[in-house]
Amino acid sequence: MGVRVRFAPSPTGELHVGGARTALFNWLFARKHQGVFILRFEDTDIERNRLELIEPILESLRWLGLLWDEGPYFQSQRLSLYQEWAKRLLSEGKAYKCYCTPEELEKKRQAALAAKQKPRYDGHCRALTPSQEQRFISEGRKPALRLKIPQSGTIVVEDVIRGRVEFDLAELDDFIILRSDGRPTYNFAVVVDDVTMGITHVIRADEHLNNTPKQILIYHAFGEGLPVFAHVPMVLAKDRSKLSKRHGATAVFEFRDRGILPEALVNYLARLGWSHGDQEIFTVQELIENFSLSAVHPSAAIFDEEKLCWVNQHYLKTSDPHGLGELLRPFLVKLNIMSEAEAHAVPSGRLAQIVVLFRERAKTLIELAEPARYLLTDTVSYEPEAVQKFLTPEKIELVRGLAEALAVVEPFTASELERATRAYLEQQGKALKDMAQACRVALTGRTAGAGLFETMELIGRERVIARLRQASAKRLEQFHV
RNA sequence: GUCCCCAUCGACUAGCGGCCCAGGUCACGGCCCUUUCAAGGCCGAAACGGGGGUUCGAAUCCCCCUGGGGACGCCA
Repeated sequence: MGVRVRFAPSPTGELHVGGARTALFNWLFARKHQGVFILRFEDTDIERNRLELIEPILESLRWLGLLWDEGPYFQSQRLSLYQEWAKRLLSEGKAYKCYCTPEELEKKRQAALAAKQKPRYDGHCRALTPSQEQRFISEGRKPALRLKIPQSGTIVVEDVIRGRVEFDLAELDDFIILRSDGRPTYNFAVVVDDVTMGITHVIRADEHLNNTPKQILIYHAFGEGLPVFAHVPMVLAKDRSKLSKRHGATAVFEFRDRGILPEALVNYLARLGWSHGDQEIFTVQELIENFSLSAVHPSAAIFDEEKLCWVNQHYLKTSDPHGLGELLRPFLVKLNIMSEAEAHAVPSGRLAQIVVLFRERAKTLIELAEPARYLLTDTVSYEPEAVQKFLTPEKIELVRGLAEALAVVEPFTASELERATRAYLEQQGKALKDMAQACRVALTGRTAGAGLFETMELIGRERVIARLRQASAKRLEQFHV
């Protein structure tokens, strides 16, 4: 039988990087084995589910390129299926009705916790007499369904990543599979789905390892064979705790909005907890070819944004400039550099030039788009310290002289500009380094940037001449000297 | 409290008994290149948590401790 795997998020929040990595591992495994990648929403918790989160999760997966072959399925639409399967267990005597109320159970749990005991259902309703049951019914109690589990023995989980893990049945109890309102509980719905969907490999986060013996018990009750289990380690924040909002960016969308490329996030996430020798950079194709569950490192990994940025810059430096240029447009708007119409109107060749010029200095698309402000518009913000330090009266004279020298350069290209500038400087008895920074500050307002002449070419003759001529005015403006 | 998982530089990891006085990558420091900032090149600092075993030999196998994480719901 072919490989069938699933990614099963619950729509209670945005897709975060931990979930994305679980999805990625499933997807890679499916692609590698020509299998089927199924998407399923585990949305049986009516209180916490939010329908409006479904589309963003789908969009996050699409953005990452993790397209599903089947689904999305919704557990909320399969309720009758779970009920049927639960009734089957009831009629076979493998499950029983429990009339205990949530309040009664909560009381017992608190008592157990207070006594430093493991909370465990006491089997109160396991063998109710007809009259006892009749009394509960007449009290108006609605029963939940519990699985009747063996009283002793061990359950063995064979995990591809962790090896053999044993659980003592004394640690488990007769857990609820169907709530009193007819909705299935997590563990039950998962197994019914995994069985009916023909899932062959369950690849999910580590935190579910403890659920696995319960689920195995359900497989046993159904008389179904087990899938292969693989529990992937968690992704932790810098402080080694579970990744959460207070740790800054955790959602896939946040990284997209920060200008991280999907291929970079995929590459980084794949290398988090998995490796293939010393290789750091992988194309998706290489990932598919080399991925294997047994090579997944068993320990939790810390999410390191700096390394993500390094990977991102790698893709910035190696991807097609025209393609990257197009990705810049929305950022031009978001960064208030220009209006949407203006951003749309920028020739794609100009954007590609910016990419080529700045990709080695930018970690993200935001950093790549930022220089467009002084490159493509008249908005130049002058850093006071830069003006103070480099636009001295002497330098301003040099720069203004350069303006006149460059006014006639034809064509207005980096190489011609450099030739003309060097000629001008030679005539003035100066070296390039005597004026370069003053010139850069006059043109861009800052001290750091791309090559001076390439920058001039991109800014264009008119603006270059104007900014060089205005150099002294800038100093006056800021320091009132 | 009980159960489960994990443990190599600050981080991601290589290592699956001798090739390791531990290799690569990010970050960090220095030098070179240079009109700035980067990028790039070269160099450097930096780890097998502790204790017992097993073995001729242990980062690698076993046990204990410690530390970190997770689970124990009519949440998922």
